[in-house]
Amino acid sequence: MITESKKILIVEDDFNFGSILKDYLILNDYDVVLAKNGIEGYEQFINDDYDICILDVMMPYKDGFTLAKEIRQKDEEIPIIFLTAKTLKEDVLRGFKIGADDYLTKPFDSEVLLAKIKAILNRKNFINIPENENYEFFIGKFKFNSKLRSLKILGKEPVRLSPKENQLLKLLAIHVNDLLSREIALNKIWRDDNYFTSRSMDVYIAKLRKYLKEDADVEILNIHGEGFRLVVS
Amino acid sequence: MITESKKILIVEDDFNFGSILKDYLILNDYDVVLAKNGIEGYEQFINDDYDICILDVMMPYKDGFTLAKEIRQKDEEIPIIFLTAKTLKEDVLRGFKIGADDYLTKPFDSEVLLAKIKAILNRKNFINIPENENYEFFIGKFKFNSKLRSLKILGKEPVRLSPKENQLLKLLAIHVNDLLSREIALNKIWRDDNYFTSRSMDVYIAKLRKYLKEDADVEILNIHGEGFRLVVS
DNA sequence: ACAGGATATTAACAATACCTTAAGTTTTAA
DNA sequence: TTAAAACTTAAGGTATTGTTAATATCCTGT
Repeated sequence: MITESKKILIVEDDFNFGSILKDYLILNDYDVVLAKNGIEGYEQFINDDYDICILDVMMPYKDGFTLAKEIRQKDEEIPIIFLTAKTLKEDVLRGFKIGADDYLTKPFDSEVLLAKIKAILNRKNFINIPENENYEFFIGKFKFNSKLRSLKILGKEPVRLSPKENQLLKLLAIHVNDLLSREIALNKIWRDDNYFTSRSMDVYIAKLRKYLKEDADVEILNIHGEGFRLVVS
Repeated sequence: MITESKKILIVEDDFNFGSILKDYLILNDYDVVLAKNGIEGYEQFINDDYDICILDVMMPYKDGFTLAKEIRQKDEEIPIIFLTAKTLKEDVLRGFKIGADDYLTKPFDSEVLLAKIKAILNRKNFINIPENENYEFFIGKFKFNSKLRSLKILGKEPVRLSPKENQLLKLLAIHVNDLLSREIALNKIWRDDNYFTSRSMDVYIAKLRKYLKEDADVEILNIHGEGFRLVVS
């Protein structure tokens, strides 16, 4: 599956329960991180990009509500589900007030939780804030659209780029006329920097050069031992 | 009054319960319509613009699930909350599959319901995609009417599209010349994103391509690992 | 309630796209 | 001059997509 799995942050002090839940969600193709208390949970949240948070309410040091408030300060849209043994109405209401998306009382059925997670993430998809990221680049005579993975030169059929070609060209385009260090590119695209990924990158540079030959003013220069440079003259 | 109050449709066959709920929600500044069965509920839904639906599951003539499905056909985004005495896991899951936003088992606390309604409507506010009320699309030589599910090319008999074909073509049409991501399409149309729904989508793409062959300027391109693109040249 | 048609899903296999690895060649810098 | 780095081409494997057909499910009219 190419679509990256959604990232879930679980904050739960009961380690047994937490890891069972974690395993169950991993089994269902989510990318899960388990934090064992509010402090750790907050740190995790700050250090990574999550799609949804599942918070236990009753935890030592920092309870789930407090944590949720802090999380909300950083991100006012991220879905939050509270898990709790409490069934007190006040707690439920308090949870919603903070901006919970849902509320489950223990013990709960794991399939139901899964369904809720799906429902919530699904809703987020509907929203789908149109990624306002830059994805159009003009490189010499080329028009490069990284969202559509197409590289077009006026009057000709666009070249359809593979994902890797696309990522690499995008990085180069972002750094036009400037150095794109090998190390950075490898870590961004291949998430690893070793002999083989480096060879692989060379292969992709070659492919891109072939495409870019159409415009003599555009070329990818190598800076020995450093990286590459997309130059437009 | 600047902000109009939100309109809620309740469908509940137990009249006593229904009117108490209605009064309670009216007291909380909602604009509420109570229908006493699925048939009436559907008619109400068609005849007016609602922000959210609260459906009882067990009703004579037409149960809540069936009603929900019909409502979903008309509006794939409107939030639906199921109310039920049943606590069966299967029912809960079935509800979510249809696209429930929440699920409450009777007896439930009215304040909790209120909080949920607020949470759900709130979420919608964030979002508020400029929903495309458009149902007429001109795609190359075709005229596609998604309301009538018909795809017509001048001088020929229109093709009648099945619901799924229609939904898929509509999504493609909304994103003409742009990427329609597999994930988003699957979640919108199939409400699930897995291997099988994905294969199903491919089958439908094939069907649409067959229809669209009539105009050589129209085609559905695949963007490997990302999704599809309806292009008109 | 039932039959038959329309829709939808699943299965199976073919075709294609993609990525990595290998291996030989060329270029670069000390 | 020589070792490291970069370049090129191509083979092999895997995952995704295309397509058709077989089932299954849903729906409608009787």
